Amino acid sequence: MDTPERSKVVTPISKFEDSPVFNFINNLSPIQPVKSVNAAQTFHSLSYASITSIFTSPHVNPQKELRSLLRHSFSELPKHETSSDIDNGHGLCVGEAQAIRSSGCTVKCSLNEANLDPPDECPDVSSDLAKSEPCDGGSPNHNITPFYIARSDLKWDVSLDKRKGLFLTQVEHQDKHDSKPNEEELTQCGWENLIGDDADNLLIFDPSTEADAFDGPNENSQENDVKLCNSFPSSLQRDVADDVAEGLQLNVSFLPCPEEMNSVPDVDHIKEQVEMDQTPQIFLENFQNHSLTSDRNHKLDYGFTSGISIACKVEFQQQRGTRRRCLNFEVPGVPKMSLQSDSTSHNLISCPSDEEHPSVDSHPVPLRAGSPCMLPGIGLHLNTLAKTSRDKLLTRGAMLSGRRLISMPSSAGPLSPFTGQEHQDKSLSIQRDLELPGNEIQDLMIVQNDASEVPALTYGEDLRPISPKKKRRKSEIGSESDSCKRCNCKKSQCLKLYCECFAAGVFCVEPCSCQGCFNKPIHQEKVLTTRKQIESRNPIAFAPKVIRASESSCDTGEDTNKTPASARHKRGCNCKKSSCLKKYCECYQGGVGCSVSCRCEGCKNAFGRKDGISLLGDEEFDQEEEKNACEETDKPDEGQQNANIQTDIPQFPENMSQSTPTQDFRPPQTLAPTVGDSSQLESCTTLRNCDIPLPQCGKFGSLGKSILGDDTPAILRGNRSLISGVKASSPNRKRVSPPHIGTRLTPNHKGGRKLILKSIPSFPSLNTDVNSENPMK
DNA sequence: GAGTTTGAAACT
DNA sequence: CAGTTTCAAACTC
Repeated sequence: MDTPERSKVVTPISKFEDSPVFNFINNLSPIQPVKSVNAAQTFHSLSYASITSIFTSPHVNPQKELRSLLRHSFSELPKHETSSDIDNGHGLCVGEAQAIRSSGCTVKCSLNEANLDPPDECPDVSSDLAKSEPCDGGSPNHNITPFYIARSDLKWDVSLDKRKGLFLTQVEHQDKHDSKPNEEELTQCGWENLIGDDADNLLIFDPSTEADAFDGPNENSQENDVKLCNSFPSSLQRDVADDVAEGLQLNVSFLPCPEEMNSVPDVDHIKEQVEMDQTPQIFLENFQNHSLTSDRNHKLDYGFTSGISIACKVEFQQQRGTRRRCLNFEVPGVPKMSLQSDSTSHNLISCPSDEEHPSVDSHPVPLRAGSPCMLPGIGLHLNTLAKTSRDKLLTRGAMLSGRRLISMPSSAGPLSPFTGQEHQDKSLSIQRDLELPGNEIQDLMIVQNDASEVPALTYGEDLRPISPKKKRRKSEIGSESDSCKRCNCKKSQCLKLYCECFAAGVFCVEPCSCQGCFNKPIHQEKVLTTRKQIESRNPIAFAPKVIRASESSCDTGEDTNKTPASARHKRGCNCKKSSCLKKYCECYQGGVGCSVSCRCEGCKNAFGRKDGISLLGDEEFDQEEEKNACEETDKPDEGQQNANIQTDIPQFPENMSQSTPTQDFRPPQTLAPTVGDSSQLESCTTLRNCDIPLPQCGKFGSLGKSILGDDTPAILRGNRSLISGVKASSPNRKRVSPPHIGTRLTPNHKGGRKLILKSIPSFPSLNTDVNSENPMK
């Protein structure tokens, strides 16, 4: 971990030690105050700073990035050092210490060992944790990987537990000072206070995270989304603990539930949790924003509540990454593993006995079609999903699978139990398992952006040395079938828009045959810096190259707005010899027709020519589009294909599910008002259920607004400001801005036609502070 | 697989 | 801002 990050972590601790909260906690038991330990720092750096960076990662897949960071960062931590630090008991709790000591033991192992040998500093936490549901997935191999899983999950547990603990502390504190109010009532109220204020914020982080993470294979993901989205804030203890935690993952058993809440608070445990969890830094940062003035005792409770609330919010942000990471990792190893039938055995960590190297890939989290573990794809390579023909659709489906396939080795990582052919076979098997019918592809597309850029997974991984040519050949071969093509840069260091990966906002990954590549997570800073420079020149440089319009048109319920003509290249092509009939043409490659923005010569673009067709917004164009749309409804097959290909559905969930890194990274304050609206979420998920294109639902007028509103980067809003901004800032003004786009995009126009970028750049906007201190401007 | 073509991106 | 160069993907053989 970088020193800056570590120092960043340490500083708040010292502040925390000076805080009344800390003193209060410290006075509750003789336990040593929170100390920074290498391991603790490291982990916290991972759990906070790294996660933060993960959310700023170009990839929408913070999960795997996080895992990689966890894995590698811990790997970077010398074991002996870790052990000694822990053994010295510098504030690390037993579970953590034992977990580290055991180098990858499962939670059960860790907890049991901790229980057997609890350090003096943490007399209670071990036993307390050991009370948790049995984790019989212990790894006899004590592989390190499970520990990381365990640790990350443990953090989740601990975080919640700590939240509970802090609350209980509050309760006890009140008990001490007040005339012992009804404990149960107080507890309930406390929970309300704890959750209520930030319910929306909590809500924000859950839908795509917890819902996805906990989705069972046979469960309808949308249902889960709705369920969790709507219920989580108000019934965290019930729905999450019961519905979600029920056997899916052991760690969920740590979730606070009313019953537990009503139990006698274990102050030591509370404190231990506070110590154990590195969150106090975060907590304090927020906590310090609350005025803890003279009347400490009085303000303390409030401060606690507020602080906890905010801290929890932050933690949820972290946990979100963690949980989602877990979700993604199931894919490679255990596709469609039946949790229902084997839920009890699915513990926090799965250490299959038949595998020498248990890895996260064997983590038994359910896989479901359309889960965010699917691929990002969108925005990649000229939005190549914008296809119209049936074979294109099939290609798209294959592409999704293919990219998944790409992701698998990556997700497996160096500790993958599968290597070489075995892994490939498994991947292929998984791919086959993931073959989806059309509807599921649609659903899959919805979440693909949420699914994180697969290449992100390659952080720190040793890309197998495959000769560039071989790789390229491989990618060339695969490009037609699964679109797993990657870049082949030689001179650009993959830090220029020449590089498809970089341009697409993803890190280069194994299939790439690039040379001297800097487009890797380990060079993230450089990548972001470069990206920033490029964006400074052209703010939409990383925007999807294909911009499409969405509108509601026919009443058939079919998405009729899938015509290629409804989408346009953001700048237009400049072809001279290819006649826009080859993939040299970005319009053609993007599956969209040429527009007046194009300066092509002899255009014969099969998807539409600029001759007589102006860019979207033009009256005639709209009419023609509607006509085409209606005609398409008469051709169900093609219409459906188009729906699958160019539907707006992916656009909405992409935005709604906060799945883009940018949104992930958005401050909760910003995020809350829009995404936190359960009704919107419900609408979203409902539509996902019914496979009805979002734009056709009237109620999505407002949804669309919200989607394209506060939470949507200006670049995605497709409104006048975007266009004007593009015009003003483009280094190549004559090419960037479609002249008509912004002029007619009124909210009332034909049910809210909107410009929607075909995809969302995977890289976070570089307006976003990499260090997450000022996420969005 | 090597070489060519092409057009976007970058540079001047 | 236009012209030129660089670059890597697409394409051809």
